[in-house]
Amino acid sequence: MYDILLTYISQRAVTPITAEQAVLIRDAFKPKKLRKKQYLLQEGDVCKYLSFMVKGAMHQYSIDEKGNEHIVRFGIEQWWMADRESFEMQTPTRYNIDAWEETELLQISRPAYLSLRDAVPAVMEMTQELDKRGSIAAQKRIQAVISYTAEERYLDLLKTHPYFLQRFPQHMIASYLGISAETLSRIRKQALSK
Amino acid sequence: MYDILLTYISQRAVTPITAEQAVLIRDAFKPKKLRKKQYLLQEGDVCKYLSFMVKGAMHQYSIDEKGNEHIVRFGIEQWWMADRESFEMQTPTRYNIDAWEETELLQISRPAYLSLRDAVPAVMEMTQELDKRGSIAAQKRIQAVISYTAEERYLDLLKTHPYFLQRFPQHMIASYLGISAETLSRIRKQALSK
DNA sequence: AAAAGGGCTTGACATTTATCAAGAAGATCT
DNA sequence: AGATCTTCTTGATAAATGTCAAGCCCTTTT
Repeated sequence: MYDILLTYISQRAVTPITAEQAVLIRDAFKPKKLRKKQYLLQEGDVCKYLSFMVKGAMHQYSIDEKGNEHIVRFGIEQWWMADRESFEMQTPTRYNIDAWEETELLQISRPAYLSLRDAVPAVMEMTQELDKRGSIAAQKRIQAVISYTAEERYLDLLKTHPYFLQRFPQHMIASYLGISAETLSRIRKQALSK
Repeated sequence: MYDILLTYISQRAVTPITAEQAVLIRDAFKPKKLRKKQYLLQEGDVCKYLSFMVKGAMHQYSIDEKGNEHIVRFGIEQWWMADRESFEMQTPTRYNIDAWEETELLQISRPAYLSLRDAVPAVMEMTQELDKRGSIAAQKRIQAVISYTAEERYLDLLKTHPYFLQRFPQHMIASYLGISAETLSRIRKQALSK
């Protein structure tokens, strides 16, 4: 299972990974399994690990005063999960992250991550690449949510991340889009007839 | 005016800037002035420069089929302006960036930026710090826009970036919040009476 | 000084979306 | 198998927000 991680890193870096470095990486990450509905992170916790998803599906969400879930992010195989802010600043998180499907992770602690980044250039490069893509994607999503109607956002999601629609229930997709489950159901019905 | 930039960088980096490096930085950035309403970047252009704002106020926005502006980002003194995606990938941008107030910039081209980052560790560190903060802020804004009502988002902006409200007209603030100018006007009236 | 334009507010009305409630189909648990 | 839970859909209604139009005030331009 470490192979997936090693391949993932090298594909996103310029500098190749040496055999010694590969060992460092293996040693730094510990495997962890989560059952359905198990928490990776709960509101109030400090996010101690950065987790690479080997298998499964998770979602990151906040809960408002009325008890409604608001989904901020989905994650599936080959995505990283963590609350960035909490992990970087070591402050309590306002989010929950839990497993929607049976999930397998490779986890690294923050101290181990910091030294690994210094020891392995490819890890540093991958991190930067991820940050870059992350902020570009976040900006697009912001633009979408302030400029487009609910229907346009749904159609865009259908185009860019169709696999989300197959792996998460509709009420989660609705929450991710910032609309109610009923509205999404009606939008889909309408979209069909076109 | 280069002092502002040098101070800005050293405050955001761990490694100090040597005298030789300061010269490299000075040489890499060229000053540029923009009058009100002048474009820094227009839809379809490739974003060639990363611009540090020494003075002034700008906004980055897209325009939809109906001709409506949707403001994605504001910038004032000590902010960086560029379309990240276009600058990194050298692809045509979907955004416009223009000066709302008289603006002074320090600009660096992409090749100069890449070599400066390698030559000056502090620049590299600052970049990473910015990316990190950028993605955290973007995530918060996404969460706000899918979870909160228009009024809550306005009150939050009032708390976190009150200076925006003083420097940009209300219809731009409304667009930034993803609501119409009329709705913002009504929200403010209501908020007063509380 | 007059004219033109931009920004803000207000009212009337239309549209979109949320909320509440109910029911059907399927999955899961015991 | 039966009970329970979840998901999805649909209808009725309410609430939030957008759109259009008009007017006022202030600034800029001529």
